[in-house]
Amino acid sequence: MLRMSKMTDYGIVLLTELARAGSETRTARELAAGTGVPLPSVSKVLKGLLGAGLLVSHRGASGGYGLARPAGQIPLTEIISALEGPVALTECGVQGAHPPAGACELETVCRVRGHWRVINRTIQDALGRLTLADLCAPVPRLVGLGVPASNPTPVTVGGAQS
Amino acid sequence: MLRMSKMTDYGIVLLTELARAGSETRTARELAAGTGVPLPSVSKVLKGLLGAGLLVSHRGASGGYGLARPAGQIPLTEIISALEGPVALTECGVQGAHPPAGACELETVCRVRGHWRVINRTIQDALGRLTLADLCAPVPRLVGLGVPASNPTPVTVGGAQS
DNA sequence: TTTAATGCGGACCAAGTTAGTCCTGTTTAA
DNA sequence: TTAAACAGGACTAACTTGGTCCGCATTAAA
Repeated sequence: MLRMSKMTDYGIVLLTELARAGSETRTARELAAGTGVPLPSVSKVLKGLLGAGLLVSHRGASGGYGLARPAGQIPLTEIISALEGPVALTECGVQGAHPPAGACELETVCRVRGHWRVINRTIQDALGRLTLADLCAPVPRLVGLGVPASNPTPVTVGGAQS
Repeated sequence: MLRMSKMTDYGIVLLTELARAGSETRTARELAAGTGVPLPSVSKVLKGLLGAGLLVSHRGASGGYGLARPAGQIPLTEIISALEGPVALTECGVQGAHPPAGACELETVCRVRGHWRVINRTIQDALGRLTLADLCAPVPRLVGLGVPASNPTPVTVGGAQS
């Protein structure tokens, strides 16, 4: 399951909550209460988002957090990058931050690497088209959603469900 | 880093190796030698691919593994599903295999879930367009690849590199 | 018929990562 | 001055992952 960490998941929930607050700020406590995410985790996630420049914070009494930019200008890729590192499926696909040397001991025989670049790029494009504002909008009526826990449209091609 | 597990990575490398063998079979030992993946891991991965119906095996002396279908008929999503479970970024996005009940304790307040379906779908489409045959083809000349370990085209939007 | 090569199916373990907690500053409005 | 809030760590428990190993079943070839 191409896993995204729980923290990133939290981050997105928290950001949508903040986006809904408009230009007001929200305290970590309020966000925790409003979303159900445990407070210490909220702090941790907000810390990360702050460091990435997605949030602004006001310290002291009656402080809080707010979006650094309008929600429409925060692409999903940036959120994920902030909390999870660069968007890529494999080490090979990460630019720059390549493992020192020989870290991928398959390098000499791996003929697949070039393709990963393309694949990662594709995913980034897909995620980059969405912004935080899109995630705050009401759920679009698409592909027969609405039946949450049953078995609506089998999307996976087949194979094992681990 | 939207991580894909190492096993899946191995699986893809092994499958490309098998695809290159055409209709011949290869033993686990040969594949390990040919790819540099440690033998026990090769066995493990092949086991998974076999269970998913991507491979056929012949037991006994001079046995081995072969592709169950031509490489062009094996979509990348199916490979990933086989080794990693359904392709989805969050639990919410997985159809059917939903966590029993209340496993996502944010459910009542999470207004984001519907969107994940769309996002997951997007990624699946992107990955599903590629088949094993594509991965075996020579690396396409795109976006200035070729400089592997330096800093070619910065693809990530920005933010932290964890 | 025997033998050896090979896949099959587990159990098992060590290491790394993750999620979560806690504590001690620092800042600032009231 | 005080209390509310953020800042930035260290720390821990639990889980996942990658990797190893073993005994059994199957089958081609000697």
